[in-house]
Amino acid sequence: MSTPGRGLHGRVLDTLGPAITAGDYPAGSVLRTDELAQRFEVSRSVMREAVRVLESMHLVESRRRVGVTVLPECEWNVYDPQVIRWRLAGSERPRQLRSLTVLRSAVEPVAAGLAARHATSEQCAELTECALGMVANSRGHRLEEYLFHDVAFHRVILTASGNEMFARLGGVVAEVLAGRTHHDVMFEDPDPAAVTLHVQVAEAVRARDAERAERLTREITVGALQELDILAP
Amino acid sequence: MSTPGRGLHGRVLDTLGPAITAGDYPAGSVLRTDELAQRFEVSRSVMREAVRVLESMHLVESRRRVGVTVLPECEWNVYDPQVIRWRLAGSERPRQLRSLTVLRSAVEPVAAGLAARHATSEQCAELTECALGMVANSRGHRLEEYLFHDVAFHRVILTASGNEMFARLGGVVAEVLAGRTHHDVMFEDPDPAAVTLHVQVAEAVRARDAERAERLTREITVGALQELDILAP
DNA sequence: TGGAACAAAAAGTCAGACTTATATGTCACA
DNA sequence: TGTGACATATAAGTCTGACTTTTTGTTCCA
Repeated sequence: MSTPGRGLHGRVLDTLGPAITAGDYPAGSVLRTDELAQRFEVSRSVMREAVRVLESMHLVESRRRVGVTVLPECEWNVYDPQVIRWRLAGSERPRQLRSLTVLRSAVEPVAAGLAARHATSEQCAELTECALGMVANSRGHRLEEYLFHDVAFHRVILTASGNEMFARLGGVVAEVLAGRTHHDVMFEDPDPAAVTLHVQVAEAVRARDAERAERLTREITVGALQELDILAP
Repeated sequence: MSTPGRGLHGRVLDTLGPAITAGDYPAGSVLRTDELAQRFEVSRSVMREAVRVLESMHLVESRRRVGVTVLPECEWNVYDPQVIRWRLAGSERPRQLRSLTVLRSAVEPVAAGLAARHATSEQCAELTECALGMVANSRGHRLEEYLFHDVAFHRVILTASGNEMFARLGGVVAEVLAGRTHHDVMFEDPDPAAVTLHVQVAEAVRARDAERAERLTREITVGALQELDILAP
């Protein structure tokens, strides 16, 4: 996953980033560059670079004569893949997973509808291939193989939508699906109904039936919401 | 908007960021830190901080012995508010506006549905207030006043959804709406039908009718798509 | 009480020397 | 002629120390 050691400042971020997003330093906490540099045993220049990165993520704000202030959660760039990863690694993981799943439920159906209009024939082929891979691994506790094809399927949908904002959420969806398989629910084989839905979505996209692709994908995401007990009463 | 001069490295970013996102340096272009430092007349340390920020946005990649390489567009953190602002300011503005409007069309209806379930009574009040403000300024070329209430309306919806990922898109929606008012379409008074829809959404949220709030908001976003000629044939 | 001058604190900036990784070219050897 | 080991140059990476600038809080005088 990404590059875990791109220089000294990266190492600092690997511990400071998760610490901040985990809430170890409540909003308003003030850190001092020199003190941090000592604590991490790096030079001030390296520490300053790390602070700049945190600042660009709106996790902290650096002001003269004051120090490096931790910003409230509502200011954070929660779409930054790095921030998402840090939060998924911390104690806020369940909450993060929920909010991302809700985002999925909004985006993916629309993306599927667009994919039905814009997908190339190669993408249609990839899609059916992924769906078949899911079917093939849906029994016998082959969770890893199933996950692989599931992630690929949703990535293709998002990419084929032709919208860059959607396409960029591929990584997010991958994290959510992986999280579901590895930590939370899904102790046994995946729901056969969900597998069937994926196959049908692939068919709908191939048939250029946007309305149907959207509706079927909405059923998939509703299932994902229900797994996390996020549902309308 | 934001802070346009938070240190020397910020000044550098103000010109280098837009230049890169505008495509002035095609993907694969190699820049050298020292050369950039000379060009911008800053010290290497300042230049390095700027590069670190660009790197955290995945606009560039810095490698030893090679230099600072510009990454392809598909790698960029297109959800970073700063990147969005830079792209909206450049020649790619129309395309960016389109992709953001499509994103809106996916997110806002779902957000409205959630808002109908989770909005506090204060938020309901704010919502109707905004809707009334829109009505009051929908005639007589009071575009700025109308925009102000329009932006506020959508911000409340996104916040009231209770989902932080949705809430964080408030700024994006503000940019899109402002862009529409100031540059592209909307030379005359806003569409009366759209105004009515906003009032009805406010009513639906207040009445806790999630399904209706979602459907009405979908109508609003469909209108936004049509304005940009993004529509299903 | 209010305001202006002052002092201290912390980030910001710069310059220079040194280290490290690595792409690339060179040369010997098969 | 091709291949692998080795040398070299290059550009980023790191560290240090001195200096500047901004901002805050205090103090002192009107």
